[in-house]
Amino acid sequence: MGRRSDNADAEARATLSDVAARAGVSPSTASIAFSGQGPVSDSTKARVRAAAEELDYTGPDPLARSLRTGRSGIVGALIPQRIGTSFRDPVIIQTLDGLAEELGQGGSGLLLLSERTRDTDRVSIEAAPVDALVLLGCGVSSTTAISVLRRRGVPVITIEGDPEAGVANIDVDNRGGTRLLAGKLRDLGHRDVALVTLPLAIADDLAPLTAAALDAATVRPAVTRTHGARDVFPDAQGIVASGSTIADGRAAGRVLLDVPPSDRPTAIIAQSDLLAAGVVFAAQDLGLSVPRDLSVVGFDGIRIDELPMPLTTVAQPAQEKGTAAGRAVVDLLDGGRPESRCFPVVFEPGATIALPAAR
Amino acid sequence: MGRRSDNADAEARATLSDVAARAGVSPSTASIAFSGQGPVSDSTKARVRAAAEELDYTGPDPLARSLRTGRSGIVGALIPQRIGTSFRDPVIIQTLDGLAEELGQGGSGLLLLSERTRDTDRVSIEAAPVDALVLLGCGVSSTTAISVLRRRGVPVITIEGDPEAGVANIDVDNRGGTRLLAGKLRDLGHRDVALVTLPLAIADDLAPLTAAALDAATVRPAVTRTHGARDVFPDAQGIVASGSTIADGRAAGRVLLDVPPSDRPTAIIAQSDLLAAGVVFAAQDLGLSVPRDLSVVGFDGIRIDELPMPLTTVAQPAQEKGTAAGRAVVDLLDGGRPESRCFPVVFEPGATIALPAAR
DNA sequence: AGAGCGGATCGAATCGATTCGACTGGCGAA
DNA sequence: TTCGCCAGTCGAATCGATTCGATCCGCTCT
Repeated sequence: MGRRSDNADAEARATLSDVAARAGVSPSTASIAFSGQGPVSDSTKARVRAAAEELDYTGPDPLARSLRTGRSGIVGALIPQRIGTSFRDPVIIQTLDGLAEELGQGGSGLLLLSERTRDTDRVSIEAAPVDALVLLGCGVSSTTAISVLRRRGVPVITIEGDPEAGVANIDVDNRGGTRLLAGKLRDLGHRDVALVTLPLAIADDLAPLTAAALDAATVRPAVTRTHGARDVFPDAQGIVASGSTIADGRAAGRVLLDVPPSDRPTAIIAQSDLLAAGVVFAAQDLGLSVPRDLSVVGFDGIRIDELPMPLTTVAQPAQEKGTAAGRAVVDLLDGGRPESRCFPVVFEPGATIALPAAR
Repeated sequence: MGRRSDNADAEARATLSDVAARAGVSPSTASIAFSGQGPVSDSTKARVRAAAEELDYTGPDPLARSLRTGRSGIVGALIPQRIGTSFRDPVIIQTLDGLAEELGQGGSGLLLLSERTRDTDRVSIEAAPVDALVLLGCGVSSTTAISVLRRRGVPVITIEGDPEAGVANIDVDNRGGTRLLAGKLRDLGHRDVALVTLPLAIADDLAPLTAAALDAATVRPAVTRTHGARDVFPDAQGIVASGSTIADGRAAGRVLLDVPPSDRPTAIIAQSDLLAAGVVFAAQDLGLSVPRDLSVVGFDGIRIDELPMPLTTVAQPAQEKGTAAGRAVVDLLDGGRPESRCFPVVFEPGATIALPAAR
């Protein structure tokens, strides 16, 4: 109330009933004329359209329609960190791109939800009128807000989440991919291999990789990729990066490399290409040549233009993950029971690995 | 219909009325007990809560609430390109970050809308239950979908959009900033200056900068920054980049620099830091040293780690732009009339400009 | 003691559409 | 000729809350 007197631009917005009255038909007929969900004669349709035109009626109110149909046409995407942080990761972006594209085809929009706004977060997540929820890299149990939505019957899909009964999960072969890369290093003769892992929890600091931290980890891919590396190098130690950016990798790389040469690993397995690029820069900072003095592998398969040589890595189909998640959502909303999927990764030879330098 | 029989997990979701009945109060009282919008005795509140607990009622249905209150708690953000493309630009990301953060404070979520999905786009934009719309770098008149929303009374805010009556615009001093940088170059003695501009239209190709293209431009900042440069170098020619990435800048830089030395500009004004970084790389590719052989300036003030030296540029408060837009939206929804704002830019000396090399 | 006030509660209208079942003609098949 | 069917239309119920005005009751103030 009161808003109406504020601006005199429109007495009151016309409703479908108004249009129907003006066209001399019942609201039900007018509705059908607009939506096409039923038979209407051409003449009636024309009259309704004309009436709508005259009353400046711009189509059914999305809110009212949603209430009746029980669908809002909105899918929530829950990202683990603040937008500014999460969006620095090309993999997340590509995934979201694929997701949005696929949902757009199905007529749904993407509502961005972040676990970490300041504190009002859960209010908005719970109150969000979403038809479904896609979790990017967060476990289903992350937040109470998620359980509220689930109890309310909102279907949930996870991308690289914890496998959980009744929740379809879109995954990539994190373990196998890392194992493959580690195998290449072993085959070349590397024995002294260190890891630079993704953050293990939402807000992690640069720290040594400990068993305790690994146990307490909530970020799935970080754990699985570590397992993959240890399938080949069971004793590999490492550093947990504070994020997945080049700068984070550079910092972690410096910690691993700025040591007496005898303590220095001959190869580093970084859990993302950005981290790997950072490690390469860190090596350069210390006067080391890659791959002569240090082999480096990454994960993801994003192109990093500013690197002097292509990275040895495995490529994951990030956008396809999003597309698959989108299809799963659409399927779910159609009453289907989409299945979990695991995408394979593809080895990219690059030029950042070589025989270990003779000691 | 039919969905109910599909899965037997819940007979039918409990409604507020069910809860009220169980608690022995009227629905109106139960509503107040949940929302706090009115006086309720503590004992009643407790009974309602208990009843809700027993019935596994998870709070009022967002859709129904929205219909009644006329607010969905969702703000749409229209980005000019596909997510994957737009999100490669750190400025857009930071802006969205600020926007989302600010809206989150006000309890609203951010619905991502892209002008360029394949073709179903306008359907979803028009049918989106948004309380307001924020246009990032698109003019108000871009799409008919926008006009539909406006006629429906959805308030609109633009960020670096075309100034238009009744639409608050959040802008930065694109012209002044570029003029300032151009002035520095002139003061150093540069006379032979070329431009690398942002794309002038949604999907632009690498091309020479012509007057015709400039007239037909739809992307505001590209035009204004060009004007700023020409305030100082009226005859400056240039290249229109095909995007705002390092790779785009590199390609444009190569075109400008891979010419006989006498034709080569002594300085390049790039319209974004990413483009500028690309130009620096292009110079390196050609064996030119920056800033000895070529001065380069950018725009934006994002940090580019992989560059060997800091960029001479002007910093714009990208996140603050988003915050300001968010506040404007909140203000608008509160019945206010937010005003347009123009943020100043801050000169960052960097190390990519120097005296022109003697010829 | 009566008037007045304010806290607590309730009933009913409302938000703006969709949809189901019922009704009406007109037309083809038996 | 009669029955059945279908296209076209309408009325009324419904989605699930919020909110306004009215009612009731127990206080305080004079």
